[in-house]
Amino acid sequence: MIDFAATGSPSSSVGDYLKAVWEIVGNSGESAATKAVAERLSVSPASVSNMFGRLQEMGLVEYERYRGAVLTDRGRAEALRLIRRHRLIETFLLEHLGYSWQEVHEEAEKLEHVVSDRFTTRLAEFLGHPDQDPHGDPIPTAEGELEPDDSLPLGQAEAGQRVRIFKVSDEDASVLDYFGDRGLMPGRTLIVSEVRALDNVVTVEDEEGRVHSFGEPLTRSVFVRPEP
Amino acid sequence: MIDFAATGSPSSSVGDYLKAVWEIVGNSGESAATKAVAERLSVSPASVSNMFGRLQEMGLVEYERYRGAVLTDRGRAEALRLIRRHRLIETFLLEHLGYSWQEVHEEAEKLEHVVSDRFTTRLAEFLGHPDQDPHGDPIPTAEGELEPDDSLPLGQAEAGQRVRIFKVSDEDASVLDYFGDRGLMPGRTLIVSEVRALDNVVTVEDEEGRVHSFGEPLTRSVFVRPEP
DNA sequence: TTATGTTTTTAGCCTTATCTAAATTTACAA
DNA sequence: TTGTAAATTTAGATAAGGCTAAAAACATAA
Repeated sequence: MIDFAATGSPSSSVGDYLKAVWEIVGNSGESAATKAVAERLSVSPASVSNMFGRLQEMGLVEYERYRGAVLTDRGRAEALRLIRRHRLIETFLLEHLGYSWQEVHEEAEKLEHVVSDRFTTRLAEFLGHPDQDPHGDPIPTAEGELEPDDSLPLGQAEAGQRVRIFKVSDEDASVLDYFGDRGLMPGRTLIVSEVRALDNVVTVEDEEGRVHSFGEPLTRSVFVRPEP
Repeated sequence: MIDFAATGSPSSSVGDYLKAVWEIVGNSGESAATKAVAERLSVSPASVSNMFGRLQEMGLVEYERYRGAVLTDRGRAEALRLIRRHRLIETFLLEHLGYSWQEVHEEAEKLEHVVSDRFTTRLAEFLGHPDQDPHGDPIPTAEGELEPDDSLPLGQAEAGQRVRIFKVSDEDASVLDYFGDRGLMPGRTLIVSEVRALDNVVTVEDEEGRVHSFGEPLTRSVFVRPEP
């Protein structure tokens, strides 16, 4: 747990930047570029420079001018705490409040910044301590541990392979709804019948024998793991 | 529904001020004094003057220098919308997340400002459309209607009267817990055995025949309605 | 009606987070 | 290795919301 005794809990802006850095570079050790963070948060690059400086003063990132920022241990812990909250809240909204994929992300984005640790703990209990959210992303533990993710985009699967849908990216809510409407959600298995190099269209067959063909953007949003 | 199209949804500060004004003057038509609002929100009187000016520009209060502020229709609607959210959220936290009285208020205070109307609607459904929160305060309807409250503080009851606990003020959480621990919550009936003018101590007997004596501050926190 | 105390407002300043425009650094290709 | 394009930082503004200190208005008691 981070001690923000001096400053109180970090503002929701600070949290947004930390999450953005995490979501861009993950555990790779690389630093997040100003521009990438600016795009992800829809703010100007100048604002990101400014915030990187402040985050460094707070000890949440290591920042070198013109080189981008890397999360410190404290920064990463804080990011994962927000991601945990976000995914638990999404789970609640979907499973108990009847939200659709489209609706869920925006609401969770706002709630994650105001909810207390007590709320998070009690909600996790209420939900039965899930370790994935409904689109398959792992939920960090209260201690900030995150299950490593060895799934790959459907576009990189091979013809003939039997794969299990692991997660559907929540980047674009309309994509989530598209797959949701067709019953293609984490846990379902598919057989890859063709991966066409020419146009990167992937054709799969689902458990009910239905055949689907997906183009580039879609095959980058569905992550799968090969089944034995 | 208020159209904040120009400004987006009002900031949480704006909402806090509107709620404070409502909680101070209610439907009385009187105007809320700068000092009273400042105390309720723990801000300086100067900040209140400043905000009253801004609220007036937004059309949420009518404000006359040195005379305090009165909510406009729009201001009242917005205040009641927040109060509805607050009470629904409290209900959820108490009934489903195992919060205590002590814990619940603070969390609801933060959540009420970020939650969407969709969330409020779905939560109301989830909770079965309650019309009171767990300590007896009426929950405004989605249309902003609030059941009038004809209860009176226990201190004003008369000896020999049979009364039903209507609500316990949530002003002071330790008071809530005190009564909660003794099973004295909205809905229970009491028989008033003595109202002593000398020290304003009220003695009551509960349904199980237990006798309780309460001094001034407590008798001002419990609101009752005479039973036929 | 005047003196005194309380309330309220004004004036000026601070912080956070954002922006645009201009200056600077980096990277890469010829 | 040098020139240009892209990325980044700096400089200067703005807006919300808060503060303190000083000035102004109000209220009341003598």
